[in-house]
Amino acid sequence: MYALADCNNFFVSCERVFRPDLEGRPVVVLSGNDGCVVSRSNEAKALGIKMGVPLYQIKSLVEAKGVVCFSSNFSLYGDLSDRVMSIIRRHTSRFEQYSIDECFFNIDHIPADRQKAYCEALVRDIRRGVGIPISIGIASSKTLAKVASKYAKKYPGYHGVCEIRTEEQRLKALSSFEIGDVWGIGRKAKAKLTAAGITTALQFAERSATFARGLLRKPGLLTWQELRGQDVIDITELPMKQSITTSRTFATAITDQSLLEEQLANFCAHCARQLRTQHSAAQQLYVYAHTSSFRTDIAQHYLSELVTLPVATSNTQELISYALAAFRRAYRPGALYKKAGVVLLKIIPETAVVPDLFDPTDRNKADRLQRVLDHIDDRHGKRAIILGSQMRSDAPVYKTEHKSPLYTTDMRDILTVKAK
DNA sequence: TCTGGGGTCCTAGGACCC
DNA sequence: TCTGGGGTCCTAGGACCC
Repeated sequence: MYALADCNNFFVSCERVFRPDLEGRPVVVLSGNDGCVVSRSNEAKALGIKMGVPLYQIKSLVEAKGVVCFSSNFSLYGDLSDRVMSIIRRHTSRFEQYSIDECFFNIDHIPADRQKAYCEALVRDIRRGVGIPISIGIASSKTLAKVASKYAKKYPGYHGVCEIRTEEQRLKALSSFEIGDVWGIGRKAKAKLTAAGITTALQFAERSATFARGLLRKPGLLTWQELRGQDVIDITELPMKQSITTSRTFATAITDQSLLEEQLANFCAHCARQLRTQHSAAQQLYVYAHTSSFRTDIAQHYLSELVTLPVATSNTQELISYALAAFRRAYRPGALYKKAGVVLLKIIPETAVVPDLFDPTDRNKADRLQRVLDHIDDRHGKRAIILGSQMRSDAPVYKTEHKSPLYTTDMRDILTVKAK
């Protein structure tokens, strides 16, 4: 049996951990530049605020109902996520963190008749220990566990845990579950299924394998099997990331080359740090910048360069120099760049890096310097020491009017114990 | 005026091989 | 008129997830 633990309204719940006075009030967390709503409390959902809606479109509602808005604070959410995950990890031998607020874990070491009570205790422990409310779904496949978790979240009577164990439970759960809400069924698949007269998960599960495969290919067949209770999507533990991205939309478009280069340098540094954390190196680097796709009054411009590195690397200085050289080849003076980003690709373990016989750089020396810089960062916080290219002007380019204080900076010592 | 960020997997089709 | 067959690898783009 699988369990899926899902944090309720995660980003909002994180903000509430440090602001208990906001319990019972409508609260939302916003995307970058305070653009869109990305997390909503139940009270905000009840007001009809939709996921992903731009803030400016609901401004009057926010003011009228006293909705509390937060800019996103990802270092806070990351820290609280780590605490929730580390507690769950202690209760299982097989564990997969699926996203910042969700994880799958195997519970076969618990007797079947005690699994529900076991998970209920876990829900209470995490609520008490971390302050985050979670819901758990239990079933024989990951897709059914996701279905169960939605029921657990929806009906308070379940006390946070719902299981799909018997055939009756499965049929009942799927018969009133909308097909578009099934894990793996997106917009396109839903449209195809609706056209075929299918609106519930049960109707889909009761069609033939040939039908599922014919309409939705391999991913659709897997979902179909999982809805019938077959376990075909296995838990994948700690996979190494195959690509690492850092990108941002700017509050106002940037035309200045130097300012854009400063942003790209910071994106590179952020990606490279993640690369080193997982002990890997990138063989390719992709840089892009473009105008706002929402502007119909200006000509669209999309700049992009793919660089294949002579030797795979995770060195910040080196990645920045390749990224900026690529950017300079494609930069168009005068263009209104609204968004830019850096992607690292073809990622390999650092032990698999193949040296170049004619390599002019002293990689040993560069690595030693990098380790010292990382060490200073770890001890003294982010941006304690950075490269010149990362701070030419340090002009503000993002908008975060509603950011909560950096609670976890003060909590650094407590949190570091858990992290290492 | 204002519209997020970071991932994975699958498939079709082209290039290339014998 | 008529022009093989089978395989692998790579890439771009689509669909999906949170």
